Amino acid sequence: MLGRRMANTTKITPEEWLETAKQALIQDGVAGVKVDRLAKTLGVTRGGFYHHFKNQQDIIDRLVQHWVDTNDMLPPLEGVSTATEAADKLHELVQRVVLEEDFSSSFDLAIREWARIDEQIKKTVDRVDAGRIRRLKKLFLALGCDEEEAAFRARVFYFHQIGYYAMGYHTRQTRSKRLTAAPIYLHILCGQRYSEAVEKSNRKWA
Amino acid sequence: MLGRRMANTTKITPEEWLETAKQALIQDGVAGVKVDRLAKTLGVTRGGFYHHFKNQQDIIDRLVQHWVDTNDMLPPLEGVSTATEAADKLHELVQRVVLEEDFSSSFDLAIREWARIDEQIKKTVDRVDAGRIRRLKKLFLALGCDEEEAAFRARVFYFHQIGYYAMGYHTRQTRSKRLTAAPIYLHILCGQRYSEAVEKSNRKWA
DNA sequence: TCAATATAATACAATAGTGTATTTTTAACT
DNA sequence: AGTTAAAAATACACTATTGTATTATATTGA
Repeated sequence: MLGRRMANTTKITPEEWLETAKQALIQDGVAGVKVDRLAKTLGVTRGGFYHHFKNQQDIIDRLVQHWVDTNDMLPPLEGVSTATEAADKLHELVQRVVLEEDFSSSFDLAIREWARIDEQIKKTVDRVDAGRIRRLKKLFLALGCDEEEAAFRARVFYFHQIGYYAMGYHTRQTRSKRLTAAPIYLHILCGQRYSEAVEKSNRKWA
Repeated sequence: MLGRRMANTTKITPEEWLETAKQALIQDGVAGVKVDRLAKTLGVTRGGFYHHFKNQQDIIDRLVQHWVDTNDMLPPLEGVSTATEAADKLHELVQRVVLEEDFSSSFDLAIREWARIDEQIKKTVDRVDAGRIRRLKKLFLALGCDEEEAAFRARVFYFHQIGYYAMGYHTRQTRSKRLTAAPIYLHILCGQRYSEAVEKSNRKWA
């Protein structure tokens, strides 16, 4: 019984295999997602793996799908029409990306790296990115930007967030520091319309 | 003689090994930098490799150093003091990052991925990033920003550029399209001070 | 309790990759 | 041309990893 995994179940579910693969991907990159290493991590031999997954590619495919299904960087942005609502949504968004609730930037990053060398994964990531940028654009339209400005600001905002995570900057600062800095980033990235909406909102409550 | 590499020299220099490793890293990621694969690419056996490099780690270390020495994203930014000079430098910078002269974003990206899982490489990349951001900050100071704004804008500018490359956006658009879009990105990212400096500069020439 | 089923362990054959030691070839220099 | 030194080829022993097939062991449920 020595050297066995913590879990109380003696049989390993597909979800456990998948979660282990996810952690391996995050910690060791693509090279870490090896069937025998996952088994070692789980404290079993590879025997059971092939009951749940056809082969290595199978768990990889499911891991990418898992990312699509569970790791949305943005909160729901639907039903935003006024500039004030848009500004509020932006605050909510910043809360999410800073606190990383229901979202793992390291998972996002790891998948993104994989996408760079795997054409299939790249297509999936591109689709997800396009969707996120589309949703952000709507936010900037609600803020009062014209089509072109909204399109550009959505991209700049998103690229910046991706770069921020890619640099691992968020791991070097405390949450409170990041939350303090967030409004400054917002003013830089979201422009005049945003600053006006915030000021208006502040006057209302003052 | 069939199936041999193009090069006219029959012996392979350390530089050729290094260049092959670089291309392998860019195309296949970390997993591509394997001694036997490099040899296969060069059309030789691994025999000669160990004359030039102590082992696999050795070529990896030199590859990272090669990145530090040759792949600076930013042009020289020294000696900028006025807002107009700063604005000009920003244009030069954008030319460089868009046209990718003397700089390979895919190399940068590949090294950055490696840094995420290798603590040693991460330290090097962090040092380089800090230097680049410091130089950008000086540019924003010259533009007339105060300390805090300059620091934030430098980071936003840099994060955005990293994210832009990470998304592979530049591979989907023509150079001329990117050059047309560049001023818009600049106005968003560099703020009021930049727009003023550009306007002033335009009036001077009009 | 016993049978059925799911999962785990074990054993096997194969590939890819590492590093070292030895021999052969090639280029360069007198 | 003959010597020397560098690089390439070859051979070896070793580790990591994959996938399949077979056997063993738990869990579940009649």
